[in-house]
Amino acid sequence: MLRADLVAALTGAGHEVESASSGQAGIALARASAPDIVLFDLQLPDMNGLELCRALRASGSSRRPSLFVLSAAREEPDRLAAFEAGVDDYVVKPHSMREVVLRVRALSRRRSAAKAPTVELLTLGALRIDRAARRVAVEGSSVELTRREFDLLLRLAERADRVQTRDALVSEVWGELTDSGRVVDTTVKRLRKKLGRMGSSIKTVRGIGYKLIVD
Amino acid sequence: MLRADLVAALTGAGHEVESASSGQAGIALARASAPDIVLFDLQLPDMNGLELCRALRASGSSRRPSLFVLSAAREEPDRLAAFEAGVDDYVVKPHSMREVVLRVRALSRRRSAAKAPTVELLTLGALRIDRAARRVAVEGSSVELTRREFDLLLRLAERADRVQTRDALVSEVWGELTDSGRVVDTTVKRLRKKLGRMGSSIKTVRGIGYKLIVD
DNA sequence: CGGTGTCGTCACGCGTTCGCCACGCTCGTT
DNA sequence: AACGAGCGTGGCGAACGCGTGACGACACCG
Repeated sequence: MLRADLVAALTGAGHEVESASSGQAGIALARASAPDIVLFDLQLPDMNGLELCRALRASGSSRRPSLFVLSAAREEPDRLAAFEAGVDDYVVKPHSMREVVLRVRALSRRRSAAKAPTVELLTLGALRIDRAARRVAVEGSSVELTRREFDLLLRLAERADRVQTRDALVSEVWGELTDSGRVVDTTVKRLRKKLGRMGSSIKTVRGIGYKLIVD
Repeated sequence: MLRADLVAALTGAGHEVESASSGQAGIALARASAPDIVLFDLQLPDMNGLELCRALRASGSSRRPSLFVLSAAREEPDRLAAFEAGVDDYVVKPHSMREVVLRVRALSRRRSAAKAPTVELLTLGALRIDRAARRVAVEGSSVELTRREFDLLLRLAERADRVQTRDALVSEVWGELTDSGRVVDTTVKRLRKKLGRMGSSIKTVRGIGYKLIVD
């Protein structure tokens, strides 16, 4: 499957497409265009696909593109590593053009669906979170949070009432690059203390993780 | 594809078009007309297209035109260099007239969308910013700012109270063509000093970036 | 060709943050 | 009731992130 064919097929399906022939060029293009979706092969002329994942995830965390990987590799380890690197979808060769187009469309829909309900201001009882200003207030009085504390609280608040495993929290807040020891616990501790009366709203789910309840 | 054809097609699509037959003439024309978009070939009779990019970007940074490049070059390095030089869109020959017209329309839309909420005079507490005159005043007395300082302050002021990541600021003020080292920090430092009492309104958000607060 | 101003980079130093550890308590299971 | 795994907590040191001053490259102007 040639790149040109893919471009043609996706353009034909109504997508706006740009393409590059190497990893470096792709990164530069992604930086310039801020695309919704980046589609690429695991084997690139100049770099590993997973490196590309990390590079794309790193840049401009606010509007991170969805990552879509094509690969000839049948080995599952690669597949696993890809998802751990933040890949959103994954197709193993030989793949039909039709399948790729359909999946891209699905990803695209998912993105616009996920974008809509993104609110600037999150309110949960006495807790108010302004994600743009990165400010948090409990019962009106503002609370100073550090980066990790804020990100963690945001994760919990976004999925309030649902349990978040430690691993999930680590990968979302820390970005997979910690030894996943007991960092989460410590951060939760500090968070609880700073949140004062609201601190007890962060519930421990023994053996699993944490959740934020909205009394 | 001849220049005359392009002019005809773009005019037909409702755009106001002027054209020149060399790089130097183009620069002069752009200076005189302050166009929204400049479209040109990478190979010009008298100069390199990238030089033209730089020349166009340099002149009148307040209303910088969007740059749209046509090129016969298939080598990706050129494409990369083009984006680094601040090109907004890029089409490789052979290009269909239709595609060029569509892209110009997209660029045009993007521009007017970005322009719509533009106010001439921004006032935030004791801070007054005149974007057209590129002049800033604190408590009535005017402050001399350099290009970078002004652009940075403008970015912060436009999204006052919202945290701007360093990456976002770099890409908007510097246009991605810096090593994104600690330029932002240094510029903020100089800005704070010049802003005097208002300097402390630029808050550091540790691990993220900066925001301008409006007391 | 020297003078001036802007801007990017670097190195240094300080304060904050954060990850880790160890100890002791709590909860769930048998 | 007893035991062990899981978790809260306090404290500590290292690393990080940022402010700052200085320097040099570069463009512009006289």
